[in-house]
Amino acid sequence: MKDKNISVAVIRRLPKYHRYLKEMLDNDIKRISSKELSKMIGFTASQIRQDLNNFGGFGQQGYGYNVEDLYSEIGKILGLTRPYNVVIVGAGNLGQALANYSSFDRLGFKLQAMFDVNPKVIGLKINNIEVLDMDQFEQFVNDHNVEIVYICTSRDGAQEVADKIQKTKVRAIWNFAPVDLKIKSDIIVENIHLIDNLLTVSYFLKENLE
Amino acid sequence: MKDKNISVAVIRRLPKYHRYLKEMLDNDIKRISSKELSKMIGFTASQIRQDLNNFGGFGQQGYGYNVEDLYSEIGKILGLTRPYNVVIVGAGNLGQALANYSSFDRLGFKLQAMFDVNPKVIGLKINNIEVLDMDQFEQFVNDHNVEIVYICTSRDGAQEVADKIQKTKVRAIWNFAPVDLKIKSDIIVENIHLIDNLLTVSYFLKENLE
DNA sequence: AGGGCCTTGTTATATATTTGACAGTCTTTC
DNA sequence: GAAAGACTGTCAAATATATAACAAGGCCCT
Repeated sequence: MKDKNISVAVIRRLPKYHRYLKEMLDNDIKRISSKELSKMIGFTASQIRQDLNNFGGFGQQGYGYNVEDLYSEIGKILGLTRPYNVVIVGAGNLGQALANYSSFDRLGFKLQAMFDVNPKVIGLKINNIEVLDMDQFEQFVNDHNVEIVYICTSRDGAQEVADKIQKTKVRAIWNFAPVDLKIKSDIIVENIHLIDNLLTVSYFLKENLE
Repeated sequence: MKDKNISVAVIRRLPKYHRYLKEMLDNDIKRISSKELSKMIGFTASQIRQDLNNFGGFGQQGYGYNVEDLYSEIGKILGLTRPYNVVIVGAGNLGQALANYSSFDRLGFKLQAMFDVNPKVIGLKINNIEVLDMDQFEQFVNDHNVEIVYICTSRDGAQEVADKIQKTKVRAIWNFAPVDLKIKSDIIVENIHLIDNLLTVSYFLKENLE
């Protein structure tokens, strides 16, 4: 808890900085000013400086920011200094899609297993990761120090999974089911509510046509 | 453009209201007060009343809101009064997952086709929807009045798709590729940046452990 | 090595968003 | 049908977030 009061709005911009800095790094760009970055990323230069300054003075007057250093610093802030063991619950299309994303692995999110209740998929190997029976879930995640669970089940199965998770040492849930999980403990929950997002598209579409 | 200045923050809460109201409707709950809704949905009662009041006085003093009416009104606001034709570009796991979500269809997002460049998947049928060659894309979306495209390609393919889209009558993009598309026209772009979201999880995880 | 130019860090200002308060009105009950 | 209670709609206040402004310090060129 070293950081004082960083607002969530700032936090949600950090991954975007991280992404753009990675791209610059790949393109051999060594330095960047808040003004230049502003043009690329679409935030104001002022906001960029203020965002970054929440975490320390990473820049240098008259020069700007060193891309490599800044990338590394933001990585540290985002917790990318060590790997995290993860599992996926729900081995349907979405679960399989996530299992195949190599970028998650590259960032340190290490998939240890997948789980399902459907006998038809239990035993399958997706991208070299085995689909296990949900019965083994609690034992497995505790034994393998799993810290994050991606919930890719149907709406109805999700709360049940959340209940199981609360009996384990798991610390965070990445939830793709269209439901707000009821969690008592201080487990971190991050939702991807696809439908909610799609409905904002139709809202803007409607507005645009009027 | 009848609505004055509704903030995006409000818009992004509407789908959540919609979701909760649907649930109440399914459970035969006829009326709801902002106070009760507040308890369920987690916004303050004051915020709920103010949000809803942006669009008109849907409630009644001393009574609250009629669930069915409010559900319907929010549906209208969100543009759910008519179907939208959509296509998916990228028939990998993620594209297939989206093709299989019946809830999108139920809300009126009608999948007309999928597209890919990979000969191995072209010709397949996913949930009764054919995967077409990307060569046919522009012709198809114009002929079938497609308004929304879900981009489920890799990072590198996405901009190319966006460029093609800009030559058509398509009005909105739902982008799952980890890149910010460069769009000149006034096409609506809504991003699902999974990696960005996952990185906030690791941030909060790190914070929680310190 | 010195001066002009850049660019940051930071403070001040403006804007946006959320919360609180309450008058007015409809419901419900007796 | 009258009085008590329950809510909304709305205005005001508080908080949060974003933008602008600028002094101070390092860079870069001559």
